[in-house]
Amino acid sequence: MIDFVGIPAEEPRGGIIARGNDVSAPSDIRPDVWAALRGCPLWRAASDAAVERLARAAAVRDVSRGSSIAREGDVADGFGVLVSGRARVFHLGADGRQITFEDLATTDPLAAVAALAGGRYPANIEAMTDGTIVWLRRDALYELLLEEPAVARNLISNLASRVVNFTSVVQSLALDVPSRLARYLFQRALATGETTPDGLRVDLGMTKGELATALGTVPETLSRAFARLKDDGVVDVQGRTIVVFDVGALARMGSGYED
Amino acid sequence: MIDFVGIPAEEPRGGIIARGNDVSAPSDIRPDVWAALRGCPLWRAASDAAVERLARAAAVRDVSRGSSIAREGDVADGFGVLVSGRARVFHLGADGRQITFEDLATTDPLAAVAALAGGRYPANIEAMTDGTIVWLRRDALYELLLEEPAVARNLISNLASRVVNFTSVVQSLALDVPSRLARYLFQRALATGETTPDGLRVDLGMTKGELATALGTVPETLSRAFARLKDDGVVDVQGRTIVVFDVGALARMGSGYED
DNA sequence: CGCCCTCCTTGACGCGCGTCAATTCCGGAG
DNA sequence: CTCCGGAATTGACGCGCGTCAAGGAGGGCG
Repeated sequence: MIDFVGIPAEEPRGGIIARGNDVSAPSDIRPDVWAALRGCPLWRAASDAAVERLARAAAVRDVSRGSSIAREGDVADGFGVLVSGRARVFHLGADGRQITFEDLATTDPLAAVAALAGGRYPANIEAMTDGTIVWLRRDALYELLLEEPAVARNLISNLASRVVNFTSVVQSLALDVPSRLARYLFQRALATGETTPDGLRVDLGMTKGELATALGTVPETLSRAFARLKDDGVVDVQGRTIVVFDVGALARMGSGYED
Repeated sequence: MIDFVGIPAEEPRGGIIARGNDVSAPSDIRPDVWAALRGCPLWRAASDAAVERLARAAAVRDVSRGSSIAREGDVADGFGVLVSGRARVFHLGADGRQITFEDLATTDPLAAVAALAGGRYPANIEAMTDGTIVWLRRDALYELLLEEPAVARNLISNLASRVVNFTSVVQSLALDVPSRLARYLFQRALATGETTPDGLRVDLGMTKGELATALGTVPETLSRAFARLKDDGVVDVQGRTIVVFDVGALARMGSGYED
């Protein structure tokens, strides 16, 4: 997450409770809920007391894999934080085609922009695994902002990086499928790649059909894209684990992300 | 372009100091520069004194039609405000194809997210007409935030609506060209359409070639899209003014924005 | 009036990708 | 081991759109 360079962090506030992400939860609050809320980047600067207030106001909800968490176009009456599991933010086109905006993991905010911007959810959110979320009323965020102005900086920083992230989503859409795949594999190779004598081993962690829709395409086309990468000697495909021989080639095909 | 989803108004704020866009400029500051900075939504809540400080720190620059204001990938060393003229924010694909993110007009901020997020410009900005911009160092924004915390609200609101706007850009990309055209015409018809006995008259205000690149396509394809709308009896094309017969049909083709 | 330049339109063609259909592959249950 | 069902692959085909090339259609100007 990106942080302001020029702005000194606010003084820790005096208080009975020590601050930090490892603070143990008040005994009457579920520890996982506490951890998720305390770890949420939207209000990293918030005091424990404020987070505790959030936790008490929050509604805990279990979601099962594949179920819908928010639907595009619905009135945004609240926002959430992911406590456990993974979720996917996507747009559903009239023809059923999907575009993935973001993948969410624990402590990530759900639909927070909708809460801030008012109006309706601009995208769908779906649980990719069984999981738990907490749901908060929109006002809770406004109140937090009033009570603890330092939180505004976290919000600004988070929103700014989200905008930047969106531009890269759009850029991906301008690429053809093999390039999008290369880009995805490149990222995954850097993030979760395991070094082996042969090359970086990456576990997809999902079926190829799911990867296809995540990349905005269909299994058939993805399959051909994989075949091309294999023919070019860039990767080897073994079921749902990929061995990357040439990371640089992936970066090049994915359109210039050498970092 | 593209501003399909309604963007929520920012909350007006109370304050000690009188504010408003009609305050006259200090005598040693160019009136147009003052007006642009005072009107910039990023710091609507800022005091006149703070805006005056910004104005004194700003570098005024004239730009000519077609010249580049910021280049994707360059290090973001500052941001700007558009004083006069129009500009276009877009991504330039490896194959030269362009995707328009935003159209900017007077008082709109330029590259402000880049300043907030740090790092590099995520998109190109180009002047669509001759115009004037003021350029500020990134720190000016940080200092303003420290001096006047109320400004944070404006920033948050602006960023949130920008994220929402981006989702609608992405949604447009999922449509085919005739639908994108319909969507664009629908918007323009509502925003600047002149009622006549025949229907809503819309002046494109640019060459069809420019519209084509704004919609992410080429003149040939745009021409065919127009021909189709004409054949369907939805619009009539007279040079660069369009007469819309059936606004509802445009909305339907543009994928369900009936509001 | 004719000339030229820019913009627009129209047709022909190729490429990428989604769709349909037919196998093939693979893991788990019996 | 065999059988089964879902996942993955492969080929054939159509559609949208970008590209190339060849005309129109104004509009300004000598």
